[in-house]
Amino acid sequence: MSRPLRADAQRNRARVLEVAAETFAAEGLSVPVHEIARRAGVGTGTVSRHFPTKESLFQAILLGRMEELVRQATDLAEREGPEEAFFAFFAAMVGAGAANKGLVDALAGAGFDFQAVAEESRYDVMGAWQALLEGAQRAGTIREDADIADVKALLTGCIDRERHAPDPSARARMLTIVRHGLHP
Amino acid sequence: MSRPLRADAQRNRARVLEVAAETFAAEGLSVPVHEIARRAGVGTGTVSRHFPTKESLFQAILLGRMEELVRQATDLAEREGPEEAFFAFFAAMVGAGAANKGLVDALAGAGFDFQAVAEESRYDVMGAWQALLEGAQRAGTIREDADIADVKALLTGCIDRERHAPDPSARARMLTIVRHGLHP
DNA sequence: AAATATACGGGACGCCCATCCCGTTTGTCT
DNA sequence: AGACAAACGGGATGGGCGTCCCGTATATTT
Repeated sequence: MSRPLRADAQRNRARVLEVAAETFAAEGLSVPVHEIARRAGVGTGTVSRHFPTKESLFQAILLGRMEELVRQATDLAEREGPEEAFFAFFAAMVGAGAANKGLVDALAGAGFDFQAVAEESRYDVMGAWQALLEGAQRAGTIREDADIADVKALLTGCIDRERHAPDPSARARMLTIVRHGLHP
Repeated sequence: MSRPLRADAQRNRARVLEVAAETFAAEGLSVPVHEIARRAGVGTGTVSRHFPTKESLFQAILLGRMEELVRQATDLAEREGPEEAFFAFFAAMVGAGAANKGLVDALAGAGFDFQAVAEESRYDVMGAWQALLEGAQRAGTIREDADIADVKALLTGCIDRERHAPDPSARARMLTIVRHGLHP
């Protein structure tokens, strides 16, 4: 509606977004906004003008990741069989979670309502999950009564495993356990 | 070493402990200490004299629960077969977690170091877990390569499931999934 | 090059919380 | 009953954080 952002404003916005994504991923959502500003080399006012609240900053970051995730999920659904697609996406989410503390905080509800962001986004992450799950269920590789919340809980567990007790072999083992557990 | 607490001091200490346990269980660790004091009908100074820091208050609460948990675990190990003992204790922990938000906060690392409390306590919760797990593994009902951290991660998942998406049938289903997943 | 809107920086404000302190009250012991 | 120590209450203190504001600087437009 209004005219485009001034060139320096665009640069700063992008830089803040990038630094914030890295920082939240590495250290979680508890990092102060002042610190984000400092690391990005801008004033706190600049951050809060582009993103009025800390939550809006985090939402903007998530939105960028959503597209990628949904694309990955639909790609998998087309290319692989229903079983592999589901578990490949599950594994990808575990990897993303292990590398992204901010995402874990959000999933754990420690601060922000991930669910709400996911729902009001134009990228339907939950829908993509649902499709993968239902595909695998129709193919008979996942028990009929399991639902998305069950899957999310198992995902939370896998990510928790990696965060609290790092162990090179843990991820594969947990994925195996989950796979067996979900089998009909 | 020093003389016993004065009668009113004993009463207040017990009352604070009781109110804090209820409150943390219902609302999590983020409840302010002032609020605990208010609900217990004492001044904030009284709380902080008995428990110099918020963490020490929570530790004192946990210590009371430890004994009960360890007793339950060893009882199960003696009375039931190895398989039932392990999964019964697992189910009991899920129930405890679902009813106790403070415990979940602690497990999630959101605030306090549960691990440290558990270790320096004279009640060896982790040891009890370990014994149940190893018993079930020797009996051939749980895969050999699973370790305590894996179990804790699955537990976290189950508790998360109940907290974020209440559903009467969810607990039994999640327990089934876990049981299948851990089977050799 | 001058004029104007736009954006910047970072300090100020307000809120919340754990912890500490001290004047007052209350239990305990003689 | 009286005196002393022990405990109480709750306000004060200090620190952290998100958000807002405004004087200054800079990009854009004419």
